[in-house]
Amino acid sequence: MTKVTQAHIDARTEEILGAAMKTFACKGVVDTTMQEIAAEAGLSAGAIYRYYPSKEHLLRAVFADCTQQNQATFEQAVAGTDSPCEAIGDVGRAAWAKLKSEGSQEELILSLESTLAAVRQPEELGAERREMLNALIEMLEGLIQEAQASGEIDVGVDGRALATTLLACHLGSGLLLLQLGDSVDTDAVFSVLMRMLPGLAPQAT
Amino acid sequence: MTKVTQAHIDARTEEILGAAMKTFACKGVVDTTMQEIAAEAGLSAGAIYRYYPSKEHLLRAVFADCTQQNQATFEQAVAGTDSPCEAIGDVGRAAWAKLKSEGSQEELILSLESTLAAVRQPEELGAERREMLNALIEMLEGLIQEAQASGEIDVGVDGRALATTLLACHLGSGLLLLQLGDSVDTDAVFSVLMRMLPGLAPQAT
Amino acid sequence: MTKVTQAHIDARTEEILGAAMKTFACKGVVDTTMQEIAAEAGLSAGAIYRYYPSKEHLLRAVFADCTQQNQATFEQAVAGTDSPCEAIGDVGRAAWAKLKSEGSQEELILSLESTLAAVRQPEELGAERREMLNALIEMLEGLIQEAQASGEIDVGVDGRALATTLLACHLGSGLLLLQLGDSVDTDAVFSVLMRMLPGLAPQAT
Amino acid sequence: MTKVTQAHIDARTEEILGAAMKTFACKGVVDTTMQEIAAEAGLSAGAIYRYYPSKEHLLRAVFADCTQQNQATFEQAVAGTDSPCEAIGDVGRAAWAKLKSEGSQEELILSLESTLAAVRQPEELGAERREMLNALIEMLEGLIQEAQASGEIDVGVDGRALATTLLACHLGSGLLLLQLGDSVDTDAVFSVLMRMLPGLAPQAT
DNA sequence: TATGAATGAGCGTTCATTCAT
DNA sequence: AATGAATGAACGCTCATTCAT
Repeated sequence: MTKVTQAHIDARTEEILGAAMKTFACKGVVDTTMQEIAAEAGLSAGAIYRYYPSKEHLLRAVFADCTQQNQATFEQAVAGTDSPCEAIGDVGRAAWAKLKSEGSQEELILSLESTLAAVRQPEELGAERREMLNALIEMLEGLIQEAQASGEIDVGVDGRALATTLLACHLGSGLLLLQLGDSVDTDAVFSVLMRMLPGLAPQAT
Repeated sequence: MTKVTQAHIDARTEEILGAAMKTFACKGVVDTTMQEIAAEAGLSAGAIYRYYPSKEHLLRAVFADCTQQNQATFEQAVAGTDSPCEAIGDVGRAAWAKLKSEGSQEELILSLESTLAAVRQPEELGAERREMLNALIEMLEGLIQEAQASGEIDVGVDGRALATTLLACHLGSGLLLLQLGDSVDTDAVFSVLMRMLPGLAPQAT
Repeated sequence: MTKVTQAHIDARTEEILGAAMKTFACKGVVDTTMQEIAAEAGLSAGAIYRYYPSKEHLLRAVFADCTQQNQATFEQAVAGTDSPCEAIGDVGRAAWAKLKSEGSQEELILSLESTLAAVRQPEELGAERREMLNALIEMLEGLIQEAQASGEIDVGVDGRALATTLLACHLGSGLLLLQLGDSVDTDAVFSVLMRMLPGLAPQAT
Repeated sequence: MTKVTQAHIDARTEEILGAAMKTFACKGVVDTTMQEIAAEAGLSAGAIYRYYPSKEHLLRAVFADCTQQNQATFEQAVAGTDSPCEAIGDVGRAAWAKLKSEGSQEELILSLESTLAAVRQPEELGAERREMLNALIEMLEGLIQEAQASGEIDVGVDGRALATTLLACHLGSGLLLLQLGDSVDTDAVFSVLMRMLPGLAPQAT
């Protein structure tokens, strides 16, 4: 009956989400007006409300999308068949590569906005982020435990702490990249990290 | 003749700055009204304008203060007389200890707000932060070069990259602490880092 | 050739009117959206505009319908062959019975909305209501004059005033019913009124 | 300390209330903007919010004021020392006189708006109106019972019903006055009512 | 110097109305 | 004839900033 298919509606929804991500990242969440998002999406102000009931909902959708992408970045490289340490390297390589991909700055900014929002609404927004971060840490911890089992990493090393360290390093790299731009060599950071890892092998003290 | 001495003016200025920091961190910069800052400082709304010409100026003062404190955190531990590697450890210990000190969450939040603001106004606000971050990296790089000179770290290691790595790790630890709270063990992260450092000694491959 | 006969158009028009009456009464005129009326009528928002050029026009149609029903309530009982006083009683009985019939609350509410609208646009909307009210008063006045002619009511009584009193009492009863619900006994009010009427007979002082 | 005394604040509060009453009555509650109320009160739009937290609160204050005045109209005449029937007459005279006093139309309109609002929010707004109406009915019922005790009204008459009748008559008179203006003679209505009352004396059947 | 009442621009949101399909 | 997505003007409300006191 309807001329407008669900696919078209989904496309618009996605279009608005993209416009919101772009504008939120560029001007900041609070300094972005619905008018601006609408304009970016090629719509009038009121039209957005057909797809998202409020700015708040739109913001959550943006954050959720961010969280998903974040998680996907790390998890896409897990399925390798390499040695545990190489698996860790693969995951890291993918994660660090993502830092320099297109749209990365936007994503980093939204990630920071999301973090701030999460700190202020720990129950609602914070839970989602905590879950994501814990999932990442546990994934890395799993890889590390495999490496310990296969003798590549000393069992005396605190697996969770090492996982946290790697994640922190990645987050911090993003933070520096955001502020210092290309003058910071994130690839070199990753190299240093990879060079340090063997130092945790059993024979080393 | 004037009853109000410069000292009093300075005290008020500082008081307002503190109130602003507290409120900005707690409620977010944009969700904080001048009324709230004034109330926190024990003043009326209009009085702030005698000390800061606008909310924007007050915000910049807060950010500047943040930047200074950030820098101080790292630099206060440099004056040791230890071996270069222990000097790096000292700086790190001080920096990581700061993460768990009182008021740290507040400072971390403001640091994030500041970062976001800096990204959006790279010329005006960003320069200051870039300077600070570069100074930190260079300070660490200096310590690392000393360590390389004294044979504690292999000269094949990219000093700047290692410095960046350590800073990234610290920034990331703060980010995780902010979101995951005490469930993340930042001390363990520091331990792991310290344990990895010897792996970069010349005899290591 | 046209499939849609005038009958169908009229049916839709009536259907929309009914939906509007129901929704206006339930949610209030201004809080009712065209979408809601359309939904109640089983149509889409835009379709209404084929039958009514604007919400305002639809509202006027609703008010006009209300006015007509109001008038019908009183006039349907006039055709009796009783004594004049009994005729007055018949009209009153019918009017008071209407107060407790189904849909009465809805009608009362619309009557109030209509009254308010009429007061604010005396020329356009008010005229119709004034006509209706005056017609009711004159109808009652006619019955009263008959009663005076037949000696059932003292000729010293101001017929128009008595007619106005009876109408006021009915309107007021509706108002009370609307606000106090079943806790107000409108039948008893009518009984009292009927009991008072004989006091106006010639032999009374 | 403050230059602006509480008296001035109260005056402004009252001024805004008056402006709201006037504008609400004239244009209708929903068609009145805060801008208009502010302009009527000689203020800017935002200033109102210092005195009333929202349009809704301001509306409630207006309704509450209406309710109070309504009640006051009836209760001010009770303290007489006349015979019970004359007391009823005194109350009625005062109530009917109020109908033709200055500002009465405004008050009548707001009363209708209040009624509509009460019907839509029976819990919150309705309760207040129900209380007021019941209080009026009970007050009248008390006078009637006195009249029955003193033999002025037949004990067979349902006091509550008579009280309700008198109130309904008054409400209806207001409704008619609002719609028909001076062409309706409310004083004559009161006269008729007073003439009918003796018909309820014990000797009459 | 300090106050806090007032301003007024700007935002999120709603909804009567239009029109391509 | 009917749909429902889109428009765009308007509203309630907030808050940085000003200024008479």
